[in-house]
Amino acid sequence: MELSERKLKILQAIIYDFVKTAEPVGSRTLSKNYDLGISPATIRNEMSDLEDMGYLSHPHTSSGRIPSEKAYRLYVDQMMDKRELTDMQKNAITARLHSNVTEIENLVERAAQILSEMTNLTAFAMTPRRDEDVLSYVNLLPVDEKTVVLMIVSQSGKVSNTALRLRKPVTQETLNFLSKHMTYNYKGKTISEALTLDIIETVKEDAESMAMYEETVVPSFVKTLEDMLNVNLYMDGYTNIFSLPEYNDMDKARTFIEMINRKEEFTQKLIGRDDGVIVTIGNENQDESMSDYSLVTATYHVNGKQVGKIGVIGPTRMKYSEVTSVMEFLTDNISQAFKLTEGDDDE
Amino acid sequence: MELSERKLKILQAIIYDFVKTAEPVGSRTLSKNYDLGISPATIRNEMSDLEDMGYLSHPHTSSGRIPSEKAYRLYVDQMMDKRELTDMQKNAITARLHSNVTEIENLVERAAQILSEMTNLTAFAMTPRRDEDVLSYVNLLPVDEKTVVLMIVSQSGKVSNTALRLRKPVTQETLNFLSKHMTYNYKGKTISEALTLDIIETVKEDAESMAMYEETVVPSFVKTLEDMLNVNLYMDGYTNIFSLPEYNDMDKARTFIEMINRKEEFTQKLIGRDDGVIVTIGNENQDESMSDYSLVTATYHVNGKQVGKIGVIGPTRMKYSEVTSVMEFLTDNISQAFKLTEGDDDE
DNA sequence: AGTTAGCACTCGAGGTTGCTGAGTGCTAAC
DNA sequence: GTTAGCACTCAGCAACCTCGAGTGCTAACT
Repeated sequence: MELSERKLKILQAIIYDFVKTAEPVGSRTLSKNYDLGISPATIRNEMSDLEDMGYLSHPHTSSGRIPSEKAYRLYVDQMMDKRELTDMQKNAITARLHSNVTEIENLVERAAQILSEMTNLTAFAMTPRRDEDVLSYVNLLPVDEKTVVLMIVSQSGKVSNTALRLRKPVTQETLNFLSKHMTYNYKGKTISEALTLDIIETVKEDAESMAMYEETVVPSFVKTLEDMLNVNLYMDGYTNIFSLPEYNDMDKARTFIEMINRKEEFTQKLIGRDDGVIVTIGNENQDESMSDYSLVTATYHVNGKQVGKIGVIGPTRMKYSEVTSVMEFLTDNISQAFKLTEGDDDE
Repeated sequence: MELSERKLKILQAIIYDFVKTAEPVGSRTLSKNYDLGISPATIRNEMSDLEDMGYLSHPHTSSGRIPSEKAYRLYVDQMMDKRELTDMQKNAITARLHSNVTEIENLVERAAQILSEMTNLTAFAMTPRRDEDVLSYVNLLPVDEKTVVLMIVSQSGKVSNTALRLRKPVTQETLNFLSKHMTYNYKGKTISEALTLDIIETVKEDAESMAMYEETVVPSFVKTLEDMLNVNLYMDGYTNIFSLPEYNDMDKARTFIEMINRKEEFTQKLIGRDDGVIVTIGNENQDESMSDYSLVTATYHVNGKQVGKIGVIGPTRMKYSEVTSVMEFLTDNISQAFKLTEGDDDE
């Protein structure tokens, strides 16, 4: 069977109505509230077809229809009109995003806030990943006789460090020697590259006979590098989901809160997603635990390389059109901001 | 009226039963399940007295009694028996607290986990405050021509830093000069002291004629110091409250989740509390939004000076005796661990 | 042939009713 | 002072009813 123009129109109306009301949509209401020009009976026939084709389903015999995931997919891919935000909305977003924001972290946090408020969903924003950030500097600094600080600085200005306690006192010369050699070995490498190198071997060489430092310096070096890769995940609107009728049940709400609070896990899920604005609906999500939700993510860029993500999570019944528009505008805006932030020494 | 021995016994039984069941307790059940040696009628008379005295209340005419906040307070102050944990419990806690834990942050996070699991409540743990930590070191390090890193190291090994972008290139000599002077001025001072000093004046002097660095170095210095004071708040068992009958209502659950997610606010509340094991019940909490909950906090110590807090939040109907016992043991254990961690270079 | 009106049927939501069980307070007897 | 007895209260639950919004099917209409 083909999807006639009329079937598409009906489907669109059903999706629109269901997204708005969360109630199964019947033929009567449809013909009353939408200007389709056909009678309820005809609509019923068409709906029956649409159900056979997998676009609609029936909670129980005598209730209206609800859109299936397949219907949402069709909607997102083909039917959805990308609505431009109004200038007022745009200005409001830009203003809020930048007011009183001095640091990257703040900006990202703010993005999550704005996103959650504008969509009434649970929103999140990830700080950029630094895989591709380039090391510029490794340094060992004395604190006291037996304490040194290992410090790694990247080109983008990220600094990460670890304090080490040593068994024996160490001289300034030794530290200088180690610092220079480590810098020589790692400068210009990306963090990811540095981690794949055989660090133990390299450091061993650097340290030459100073085997006693291996056990302290090497693990700390790895740990410090890994620390530079850590991303922060900001979330906002945790409880927005509580106002939605589909989560009016304690168990569901609980499961949701528990899921989004396993932040490392959640971050991994996000990192695995493709770039650009990506919508995954219900069972399209790899993860079983997410099969009741839709996830929309988008990427922003820092210097064209480091990539961060923002997104929302909510019921499959969500205003995809609005959500994707807001997110697109927001990521453009953040990327823009990061160009300024990171490049303000170029002027 | 006086609280006779018998009234106390009855009150205790009511508290015990209500904490267990969350149901108002009637005279019949009381005489059936507790070995009080008196008839329901007598119990009724006594309960009536206890109600007059403010220890009990009546949801409606024909229901049983529930303990008032005053009753819980009496219980916590005078009636509660401090129960020692069993050796098995103790060992389990100690093992979990230390297994695979390499860092302070991890240990604190773990403490929140254990606490929430053992009490079935929402638990939190704060990393220690570093007000009293002593500065040992201020350093400015070149990254590239116009970028330097400001680094502050404390005696306890905490390192905090900020990357600065400068308008003009700076020489190594200038940086050395500034580093030395700042270290000279701040070494040995606690972070709080350092913040109360007139930093601008001091740095000005250090920098002498180099006024151009003032605008960059000074704010960053303050920011970096403040950064060292930041505490982290770990939470666990967010949703434990969902299983309790008193929060079987969406609105209440939502309010709760929202409250504990305002982390900065919540951290401030915690910091304001006295040392030791502190119980505040319902309206005893300053904060209006907490008047439905009881908050139990306890302090652990690092080197006898830096202080961190752990705690739980839950309904006023909670097993105070169990909770305080677990928390006492846990804080002792953490303090112990921090002695080892911070002092492991002394051996 | 496609569209529509009509009809019998289904089902969830919401309101009413009545019963039960656990409670209370009071009074009078022990 | 303690207790048994009694009349009364009230939340919770199940049974029942009605109502409204649906559906699918058939037969008539254009």
